[in-house]
Amino acid sequence: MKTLKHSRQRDAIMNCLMARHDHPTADAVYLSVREEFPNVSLGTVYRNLNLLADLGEIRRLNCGNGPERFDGDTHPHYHFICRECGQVTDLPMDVLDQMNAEAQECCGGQIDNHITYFYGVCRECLDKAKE
Amino acid sequence: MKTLKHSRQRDAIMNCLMARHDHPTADAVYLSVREEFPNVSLGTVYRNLNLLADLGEIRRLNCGNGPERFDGDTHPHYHFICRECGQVTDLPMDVLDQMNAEAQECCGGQIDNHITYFYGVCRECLDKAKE
DNA sequence: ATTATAATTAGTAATGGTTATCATTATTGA
DNA sequence: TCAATAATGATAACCATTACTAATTATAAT
Repeated sequence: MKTLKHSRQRDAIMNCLMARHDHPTADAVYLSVREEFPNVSLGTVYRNLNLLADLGEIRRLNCGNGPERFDGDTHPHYHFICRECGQVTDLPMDVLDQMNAEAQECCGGQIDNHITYFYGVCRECLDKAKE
Repeated sequence: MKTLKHSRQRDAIMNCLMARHDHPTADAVYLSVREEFPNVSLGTVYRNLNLLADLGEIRRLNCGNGPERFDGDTHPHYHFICRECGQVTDLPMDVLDQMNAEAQECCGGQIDNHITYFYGVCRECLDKAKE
């Protein structure tokens, strides 16, 4: 079996995700980490993002369009995507766990969790449209 | 402006999606349509799937992993994805529209809809695991 | 029916995000 | 300090999707 070894690059990637709350793409993380490690490679970023996600230390987001995003906050929560500017924000509302039971009633299988994305137009884009 | 012209290939693609309920990928649609049009090209399938989705006649699904899937049923409904076999099935439960209002309360913007995917293990895979 | 037009197609090349490969470097435990 | 091996940087490969183009097809006007 494979033992995990410490890596400064992985730390930097993790730190980046803990510090940012804009749910960056792999490429955005790459640009961030490059400020500290100018020679870091995109492959290293992808490899570690996948590793961390598989370990459950970060979360993958598939918001619909565009590349995969990552979230350093593993606490279950919902997201809102603005269809104008594309920004992804956290929604400070409770996750409706009872939906899993309800869904399980009608599917026959076993349901463990659900992912919900809300779509619309964010405050800033609404204001911009008014002008 | 561009007027839509009739196309037999597009009809076949639409018919394929109305007939199947397994939420096929573009490639799966391509294989289906090729039985009637052996020379149809994958590009044609993609082009028409996107056109139909933009017109609102079909729906795109991004279930998390793997390529995009398509759904001929545009009526709002939830989906269940089995993490073992990957199959995507419809859930015959009501869509909780009130969640949009609730989410809107805490985000400041305007929320029009939400997409929810349920994850777990389907009946068949549960039974298979017992053996 | 013939023709002009513009949309659609098949075939293929290109793109973009992601993963795999591999020689070299860094970490860790003895 | 040294051996074992995980991780890296650089690069090539991969795969889903999109773009391009000459040829074809559908439509509307003649």
